[in-house]
Amino acid sequence: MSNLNDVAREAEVSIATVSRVINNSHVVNVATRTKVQDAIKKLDFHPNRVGRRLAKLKVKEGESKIIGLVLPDISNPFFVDVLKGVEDFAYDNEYAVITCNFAQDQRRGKLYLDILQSESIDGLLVAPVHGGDSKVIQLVKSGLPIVCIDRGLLDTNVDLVLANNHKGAFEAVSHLVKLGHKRIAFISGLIENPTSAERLNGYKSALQTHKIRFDAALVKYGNSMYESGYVLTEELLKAPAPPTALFTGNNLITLGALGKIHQMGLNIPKDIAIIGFDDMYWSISLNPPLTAVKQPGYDMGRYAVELLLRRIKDPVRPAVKVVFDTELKIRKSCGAV
Amino acid sequence: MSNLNDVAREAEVSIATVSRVINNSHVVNVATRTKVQDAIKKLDFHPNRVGRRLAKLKVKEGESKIIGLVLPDISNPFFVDVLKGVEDFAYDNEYAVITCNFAQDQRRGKLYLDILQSESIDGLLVAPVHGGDSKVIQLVKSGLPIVCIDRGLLDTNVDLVLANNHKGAFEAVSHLVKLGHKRIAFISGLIENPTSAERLNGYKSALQTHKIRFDAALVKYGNSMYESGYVLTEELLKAPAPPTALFTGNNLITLGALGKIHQMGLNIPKDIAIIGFDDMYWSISLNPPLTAVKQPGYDMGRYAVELLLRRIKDPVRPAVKVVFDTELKIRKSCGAV
DNA sequence: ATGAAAGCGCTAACAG
DNA sequence: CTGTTAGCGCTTTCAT
Repeated sequence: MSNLNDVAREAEVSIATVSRVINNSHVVNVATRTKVQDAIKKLDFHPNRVGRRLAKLKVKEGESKIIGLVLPDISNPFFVDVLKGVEDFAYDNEYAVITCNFAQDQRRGKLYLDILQSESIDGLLVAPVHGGDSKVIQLVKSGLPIVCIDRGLLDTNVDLVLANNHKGAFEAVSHLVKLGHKRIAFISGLIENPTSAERLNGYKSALQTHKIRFDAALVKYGNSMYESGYVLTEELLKAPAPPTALFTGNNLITLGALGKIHQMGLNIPKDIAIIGFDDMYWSISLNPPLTAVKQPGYDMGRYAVELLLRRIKDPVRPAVKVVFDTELKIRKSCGAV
Repeated sequence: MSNLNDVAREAEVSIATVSRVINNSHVVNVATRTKVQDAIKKLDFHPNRVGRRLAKLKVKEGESKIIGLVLPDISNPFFVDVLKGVEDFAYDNEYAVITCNFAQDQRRGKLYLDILQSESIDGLLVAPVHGGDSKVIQLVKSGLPIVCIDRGLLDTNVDLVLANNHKGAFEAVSHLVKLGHKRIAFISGLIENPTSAERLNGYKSALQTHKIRFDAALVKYGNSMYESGYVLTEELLKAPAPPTALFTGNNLITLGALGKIHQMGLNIPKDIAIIGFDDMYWSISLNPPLTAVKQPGYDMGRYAVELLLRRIKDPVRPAVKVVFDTELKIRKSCGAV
């Protein structure tokens, strides 16, 4: 691996000049620039990002061209959509992204945050476990540009990109009642997660709006993972007065519910209607095709990066909260009762 | 963010001593060590990984505690399994991993490789697009510890972790013929990918073993993505002499095929049996539950990291090729003909 | 327009 | 056992 010195020697200039060339400084003479560029090509030189980051540490402005992305659960297709959006937009703007998946493990999340911090990243995209995540709060206080995805931070002035969870849930449940359902169950994700709470609220609002009495026996609290969808669906379906419709709080819960329903030999939508929060691009591959609330994960990811880059350029601009609309994708999993 | 100097001043020692403490050098006096550790705690000091990486550049042995992972397609659940295995094992060994998803885009793959290289990583895990990937070959020649996942490199002495694609495909197709199928179609992933070629060979071998004539009209070549499963299934099913069974070359193709089959209103397995290469943990959530060839992606990921760490420690040990067995998960998607 | 030199945070000889 | 010092590759004043 060649370095600035090698190039400088080859081009017969100083390393400062080479540095200027690779940073597109306007002050370099055209002839010199060409000479340097030739040398760069000849030696197949790529500036070492580590050296660059370290040098940049001195100046205020972050310019290491690397951002961090901390995701709670990469098994969840929603987050892989987000990841794709993030990567695409970052790629277009010549940023590299370090992705960390903490698999719902708080200790691990904290470790990754520490690592990212000590990697001198320019900014951070994060979906905090809960609104009071002290490590993340400390990071924003330290001045690191941050934007939150999917979940915000309490009492902290930070950009946030999320979907309209309340409305999404409201529409889903309303759809179900319009179809004639009265006993609509809800399986919530981890309730500490603001997103889950919002969805639960949307569910309750819809019930209320349509004059259906809320029945606590019809809502179960899981942990946002496949397994909880699986076991809680069984509890619901084997109860004395089972629901006729099921609204699942996220992707993985939906899949778990589907697993249990098929295993019990029940027919969708005849025996039980189901509508999931979170769509998947292969939802039509399910049988029957799944009716679902779609969050635009990809777009959310893209936009989050856009906000982050703006924040990096302008650390003092006021924080914004961007709410993406959800869309109810009506397919075949919830016929009339 | 405090640094070595701050800690040294606080503990009233030199920065060298602090460095020794954070690197667990055995030569430090116990009293001094305690003093330093107190200072570290007090200042909430975390060693800057960038400075460390740069300093380490001098010495031969990689010790920056960071590895790269370059994946062709994070949409594919198989690769997220691999990613999880990689992350878990790396985490257990205090390595951070930079994950890059090049989304089947060669240019992007090359860029990421460049970035990773200039990040001075200790080693690299990669699933090369094809066996002749020149950038990866150049990297191994440069001495960077590398292990390949899922696909190897031509004429290059490099560790490789993969599944027994031939056997997996062979067993799947054999299962189908035992069920009485004679017209078994195969939708291949990108054929430049050695993995796809192996699976195709397994398919052919099984046919031959069971004395079924190979019919070129029954095999379609896609690009390993959802869309190709979708359209090629339609071609197959609308052909004059459609197959009675379908073997799909990967996860995404399976999902695409399922989408088309349901859209055409066909019954699985009555109208068309299907068996997919790649299992998903939620395969039982499909209706009917999918019969599939399972590759142990998670274990492959873990083992790949283990090999990589060994390679980092011992750059000259001979390369190994580790083949993981596949497992045929028989469920309900391919009844007797 | 270009070069010389200081310094980013850290490690690793080398002295003592 | 501990301190001093010379870099690692790069950016950025400050001169020229």
